[in-house]
Amino acid sequence: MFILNPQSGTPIYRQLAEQVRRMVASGQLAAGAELPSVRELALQHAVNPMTISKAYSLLEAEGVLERQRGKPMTVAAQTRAQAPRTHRVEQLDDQLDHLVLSARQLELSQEDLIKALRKKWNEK
Amino acid sequence: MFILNPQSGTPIYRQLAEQVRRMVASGQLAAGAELPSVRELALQHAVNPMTISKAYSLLEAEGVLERQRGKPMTVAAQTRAQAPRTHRVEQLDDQLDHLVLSARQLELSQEDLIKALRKKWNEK
DNA sequence: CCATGTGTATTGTTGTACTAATACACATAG
DNA sequence: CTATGTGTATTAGTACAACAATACACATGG
Repeated sequence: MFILNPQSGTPIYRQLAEQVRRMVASGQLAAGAELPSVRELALQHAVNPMTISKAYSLLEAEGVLERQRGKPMTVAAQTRAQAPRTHRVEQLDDQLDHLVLSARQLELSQEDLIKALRKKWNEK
Repeated sequence: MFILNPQSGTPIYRQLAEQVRRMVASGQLAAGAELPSVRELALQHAVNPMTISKAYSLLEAEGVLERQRGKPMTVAAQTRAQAPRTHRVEQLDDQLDHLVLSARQLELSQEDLIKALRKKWNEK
């Protein structure tokens, strides 16, 4: 359900939080939906349960998830079915900033970059 | 000369190494060119000198830079003027992977993504 | 020679990410 | 009630990133 890479340098709990945030914004996780249990995810990804819990706590503080003692975490009730395109695109802002800076430092043209992006998109 | 962001989550020494690597690949730093001194960069970016030194050591291990005791670090002698486009594009591979995954999880179309990228490119 | 400029090694401290093992509070199906 | 399922708190330990302060080895211009 999620893709976690311990080697990527970015903390696991933040990778998970990011992905949940996006799936909620896209409506793939609708209001009231239950998330996989801490222990289940921890097993699947060979990770410590507390690491998953940390991600959930972060999202609860952000208002994305809701917690009820003894029950699974759920997507917050007042969540829209799907956030508007502009709001979703905003979540890519940092990545796009970094990508454009990198491409410029490599002296690639806008079209070089877009061509590479199209290729990557169609690969999978 | 370089852009370092201590808040970004990625280690400072790796941010610096990344950027030097790119500027060498693009030819902005040619073979034999001298890099700013450890202490100078450390002052400019309010960072510990050893953090800069760590980045330089990493690049020396990769063969990008050469070290001579008592003299500034220099770009390795056998460096091409500018690496071929394909080689430069490869350095964006991880970023593109992550970006495509993110956009998909947000249920954005390829064209939504490219439009956002074009906009970001032209902003600066 | 010496002052000043390189990069580097060393030791110690702080903060964060992650693991490990355990125990707790609560919900729910049997 | 009990077993099993939630998420969570606690304590301890490891690893890494970064800082701070100091000292060293070498190059070079005066």
